[in-house]
Formats: sequence, structure tokens, C-alpha cells
Amino acid sequence: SRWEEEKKEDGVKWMQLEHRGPYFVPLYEPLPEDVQFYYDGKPLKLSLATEEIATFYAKMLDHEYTTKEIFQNNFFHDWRKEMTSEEQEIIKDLDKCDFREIHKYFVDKNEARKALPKEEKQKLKEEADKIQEEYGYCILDGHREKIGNFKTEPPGLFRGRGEHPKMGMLKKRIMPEDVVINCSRDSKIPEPPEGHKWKEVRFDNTVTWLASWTENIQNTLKYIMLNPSSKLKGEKDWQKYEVARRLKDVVHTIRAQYRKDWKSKELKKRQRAVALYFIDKLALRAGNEKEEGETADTVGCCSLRVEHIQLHPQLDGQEHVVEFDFLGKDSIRYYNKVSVEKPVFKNLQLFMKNKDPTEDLFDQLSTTFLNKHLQHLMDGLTAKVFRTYNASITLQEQLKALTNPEDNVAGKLLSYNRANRAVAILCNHQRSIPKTFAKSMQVLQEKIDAKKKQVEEAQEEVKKAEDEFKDTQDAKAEDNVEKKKKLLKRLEEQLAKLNIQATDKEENKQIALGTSKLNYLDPRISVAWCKKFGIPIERIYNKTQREKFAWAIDMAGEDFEF
DNA sequence: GCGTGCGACTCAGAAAGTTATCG
DNA sequence: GCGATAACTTTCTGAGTCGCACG
Repeated sequence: SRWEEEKKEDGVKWMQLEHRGPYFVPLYEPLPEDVQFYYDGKPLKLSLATEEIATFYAKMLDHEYTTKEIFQNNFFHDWRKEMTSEEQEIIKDLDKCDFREIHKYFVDKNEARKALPKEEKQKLKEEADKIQEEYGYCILDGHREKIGNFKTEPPGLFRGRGEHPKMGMLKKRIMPEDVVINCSRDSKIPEPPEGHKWKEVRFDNTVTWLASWTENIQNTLKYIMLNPSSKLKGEKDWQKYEVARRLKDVVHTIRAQYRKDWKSKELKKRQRAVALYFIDKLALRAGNEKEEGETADTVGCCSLRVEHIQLHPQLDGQEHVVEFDFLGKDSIRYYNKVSVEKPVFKNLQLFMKNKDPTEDLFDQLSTTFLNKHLQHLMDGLTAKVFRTYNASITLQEQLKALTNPEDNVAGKLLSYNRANRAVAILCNHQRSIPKTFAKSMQVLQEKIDAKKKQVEEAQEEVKKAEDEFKDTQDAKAEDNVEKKKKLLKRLEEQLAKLNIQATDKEENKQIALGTSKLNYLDPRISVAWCKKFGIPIERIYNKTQREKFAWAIDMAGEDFEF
């Protein structure tokens, strides 16, 4: 297929890479003289560095998390470290700090920017476009490719997800001296900003990143990489789905194997087999171990603790029910009650016996051990492949089951969304209910009611016209009947469309469809579905998505099978 | 060997920004 | 046709997975 002709040596990702380096966010601009910080009720002029950090906090005053003790303590600790000794002498209590004037200054500034005249906004946009044009692209093997994130992250206060122990810590400004540049030896090497140097320039074509730096909160690397529309990323994406398709061929064998292993004499094997069952059936993530105290307390399959499940021999008329309740990736809650096969239930009872709630459910198991086993079952198989496989196969099955060829485009799109939704539910992709949800739902309902009324009126009009025609039998009255019927039909269609909209909206209020669409669903399934039912591809993929999935749009015919 | 830390990559939802829609 | 608002899109950057080097 399309990429096979230019196979590279193992591990080599490119032959040529040229770019401008990262775009550095603007330096701090001091506050105007009349915007003041107050300590213990009295104005206090801060040093530049101290003031900058104060503005980070001031900007966040509206956020609920600035009220959290951990956030405040982390912030105050890091802030004090950057103060002059004089400032340290004075500023000893965060409660005596008054950032409100600074806060107001930024709120006003924001509004002023929004209220700018059209021409001014246009000018700003052109400036942004120019930066994008200059820094937003690279040359990779002769092709101009879009970069995903070409700007350094601005300094600020760290806010992790959930109950993160490091929330409020100071995220430092990235300087050229922190940045490692990666490009090809013979390319035009990016110039560091005036008066600065790069930390390092290297020429490593076994990696895909263009620049990297170490962030100071978790002490981990951050990268500048290509946009999903790039050939490099697209090829990788395609590979991912090909691995998942290979799993389809062997999944039955693997399922038979883990069923057998439920009865293994080795406890470790049993744990692996039960964990794999969860990963397969419930699309759980692998669940690597994490360093305690460094991140929020979240788990995946292998790191589940006894406290995260409850066993019910009987529940709501079902047998062997496992009740899951834990925080997964991004501290999103996973709550599910699942009826499992009896040996699984018995094994879980065994694994939980004589354990504290805080102990590991699968105490013998690690993701490394699990993945070694999977690798042995199929080349390239890891825990996450099950998520991709089950997501994609579910979409395909749901589309088959839900699409009614008789439906109009809106009806078919509802079916598509429902199939997509089934996957999002499987993968537990949630979002917070939009703030305006209740209100906009009410508005929609009112529209529906109004439309219903119109339909009823139109029905009566039709009847009246028909009666008149019966009486008069003249051509004009006949025309009128047709006219009224046409109107009725149009109104009925509008009503149906509104009802579909309302259904879709309600079903979707807490479900995030984007993640599965972008990362788990083989796009060729969707492309094939569109072709088969004559749905324009633009109706399911926007411009960005079409760019990312160009390979699939190119490749898949209407008879593509995952 | 083998566990452990780290590097490189994918995946994640919130928030900001832009466009479409509606009265 | 205009302004408010909702819907959609883009940006942002944190949080996972997983392989491998290293001691």
C-alpha cells in the first residue's frame, strides 16, 4: 500500500528534518503603576519576578481550585522561593495577600481585547498567522509538514487533574538554554533568539521530535512534534489499526486461553487471566504503577486495589456481579456493575481474601508481565490494542445494527452518533455536563412544542382545503390542497429533525465522542459507511479530522471490513 | 537476568476561539 | 441584517502506555 514503497531502516524515522525551532512566548510585561498588590491592606510594590508570579495567581482567582489548601500551600511555597529577601520578610501569610486589583486588571484587559474593532482583530490574526507560517511548519524528507505544538508552554501555576499533590506549583518559563533541538545535520540549523544559546543541538533520526525540554514540575520531557495530518503520524496511526485488525484473527484463541488460565495452579497466571478478561471485556487500561505522592491517585486494571471493587453474588436479578468504582486516567470516575463469569467471581474472592482495602487486587501482576505474555500471543500485541480493537469492532457492529437504509441523512447520522456513543461509553470517555445544557435543552423543547403546534395547524388547514375542494371541485381549490399538503410535509420533517436533535443531545450530555473518534475508531470503518450510504464525509469528519484521516479516505472503499 | 527509571510516544478533557444559527 | 447565543473547532498541556538502557 501507499507507504510500503519507501521502507526505511529499522528505527530510522526520517532522512531530512529542517525547522525554525520553537516559538518562545512573549516575556513578562510589568503591570501599570496604578495596578497594585496589597499586603495586609497596604499597597506593596513587588519586584518584577515576584510580581509576575503574583499575576499567575491573580488570573486564577475565579477558579475553585485557588481555594484548595494544597494549591495555596504549593503556590505560596514556590512564590516565596522567588521573592527577594525583603519581600520574604514582609510576605509571610497568603491570607493577607490581596490580588483583586490585579485580577480585575486582567479581566478588563480581556474584555477590551474582545471588544476591539474588527480591523484591529484582523490585524492581530494576521500577526498570529505570520508566526504560524514561520514556525508552524517543518520540512521532513522534502515535504512541508505541519507541526502540532510549535510554541513553548508559557509559565504559570501547575494545575493537574483531580486531587493532584502538585497543584499550584510554579511552572517555570522555558528559555532557549533549556531546549534541545533535533534536526538533520545538513539542514539549516534553527537560530536561537538574539543573545541566547540552545541547550544542545542533536541529529537523531531515530526519533520524531523537533525540540524538547524538561518541565520542572514532574521533571519529565516535553516535546515539539508533528501534527496528526503529517505523513509520519498518519502512517503510525494506520499501523496501529492494522495491529488491532490482526488481533481480530486471534482474539478467539486468546479468549479461550485466558478462560483456561482462570483455573491455573499458578496464582500469578490466574491474576493475569482475570485482568486480561477485564481489559478485553471492559476495555480497561493496562494500569502501570505510579510513584505515590507525585501524581493524583488513579488506577487502571493492573493497579486496581481491593477497595475499588465490590462483589455481589446476586444483584438486581443478576449473578456474580462486580461493582467497579475507581478513578481512572485524568481522574475520571469509572463506575460499572458487571455480571461476570463464575470462575472470574471465584478468583476475585480468592484475590481479595485477607487483604486490606488498600492492597493491590492483582498483587502478583505487573503491566510488564502482562505485556510480555501478550507479545508472546501475537506480535505487537499489548494491553492497549484491546481497547483499539474492541472500540473499532463495536463501531462496525453497531453501525451494521443501527443504520436503516430507509432513513434520511439526519436519521442515518443519528445512528452513526449512537454507534460512536456506544464506543465512548465502553471506553468511559466522559465530559462534564456543559454549563448551559439545561437551558439549551429547554430552548430546544420549546422549539419542538411550537413546531408541533404548527404541524397541528397545518393538518387542519389541509383538512379545510380538502373540504373546500370536495364542495367546489374547482382547479384552484385542488392546487390549494396540494400547497397545504406540501407545507404540512415540510413542517413534519422539521419536527422530526428537531426531535432527533433533542434525542441526540440528551443521550450525549455526559459523553465525550471526540476521543474515541480521534484515537480508537479505525477511520476506514466510517469512510466505508459514508460511501455505502451516500453520506458526505464532511458530515462526520470536519476539516482537521479529514486531514488527519486522509490516508483512510484515500484507502477505504464501501466494502472495507475492519 | 531483572527491576527500575527514563525516553518517546499516544491519548485526554477543559478552555479558548471561531463560526453558524436564530429571533 | 444584526447581535446574542449556541455549536463547533482548535489549542493546550497533563496523563497515560510501553520499550529499553542501565546498573
